[in-house]
Amino acid sequence: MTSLVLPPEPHGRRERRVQELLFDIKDAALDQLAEGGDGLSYRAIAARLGVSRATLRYHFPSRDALIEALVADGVTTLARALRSSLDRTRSAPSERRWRAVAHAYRDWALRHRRHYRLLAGARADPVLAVFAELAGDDAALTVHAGLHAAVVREMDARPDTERFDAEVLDLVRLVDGYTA
Amino acid sequence: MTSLVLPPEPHGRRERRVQELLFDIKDAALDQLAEGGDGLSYRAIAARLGVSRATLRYHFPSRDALIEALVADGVTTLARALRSSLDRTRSAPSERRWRAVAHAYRDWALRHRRHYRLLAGARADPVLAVFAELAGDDAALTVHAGLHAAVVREMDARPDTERFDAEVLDLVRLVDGYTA
DNA sequence: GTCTATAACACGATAGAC
DNA sequence: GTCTATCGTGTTATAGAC
Repeated sequence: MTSLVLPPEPHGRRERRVQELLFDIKDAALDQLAEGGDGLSYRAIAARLGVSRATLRYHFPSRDALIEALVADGVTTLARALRSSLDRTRSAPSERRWRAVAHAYRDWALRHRRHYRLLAGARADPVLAVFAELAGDDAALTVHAGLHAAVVREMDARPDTERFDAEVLDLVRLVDGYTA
Repeated sequence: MTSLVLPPEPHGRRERRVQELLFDIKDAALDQLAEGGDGLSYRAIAARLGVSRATLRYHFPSRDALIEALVADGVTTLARALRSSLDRTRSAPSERRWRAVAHAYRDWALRHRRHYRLLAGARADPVLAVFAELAGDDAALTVHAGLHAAVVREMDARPDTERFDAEVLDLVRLVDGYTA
């Protein structure tokens, strides 16, 4: 399972090769990110793929542009995971839906730690949209902040599902207080 | 008003000069941070202060070490501001204390925006300690997440004291539910 | 212990020639 | 698209002055 957005079916072969290259570049970037160290070396990515730095630069004009693309992909796939768990529990009681979405969030974050860390501080509107559906527009940001805090703690420590669930319960009580 | 930790009274003149230098370095770093741009240039700080890069490196071995020091100072001064407002309202009713602390938090964040942003994600134990005093150990993290969410929203939008107070009230109700 | 000078390295960014 | 040269940056290291 990847944390990248799969490209849509392309029209011609040329376009397809370009889409594949974009995917490969981002994939290599994530790989390098996952391998450790803090960095994300533009040069190393180019070398790994066997393309020139200039080629890389043609598609991603700067290192920040590459990271931006990774962030956008991350937000999209995270939001998809959340929405999927929301859809699957369409007819379930509210608490179950909350639990499902919260765990989807946590699972994605823990499964793609470095990618998730990249998302911190970024505008995550698609993600907020899912929370807004569950808790209302005003509470979406609070929910996000709360989940983020809970997940970040588990990144450094050992995951503790019981504790996580308790925190989610607190969060639900808070935002229920909003709408009630 | 600065957002840096003022050095304690030093013993000799030598030690005093060092403390002043450390202060000046961090002050210059914050200045450069405040001036805009994304960066925080190690070289530029040295140039601005008229000290050699090697000197800077002697006290702060890496750029990250400097940032780390800024974060530590930020957490400390933020916590001091919170504790101060807590102490000043020692004999006041609970709601007033909450309001004082929440506003102290918000004021510091809005007054030192870039410095505050630096603190996001960092371990802020001294800050949590104040919240724990107000709301109990278990609720401290939730309070922090809630206040953070409220403040971050105001960073991009216009500050709205009425709305902020309403959010704090929600937060208080939540954590009162804990202890009651 | 504090500070300076200097060199060397890897990296990201940019511009121009082909 | 590609290559090359050049720049500014963070970082490491060494040697020495006060």
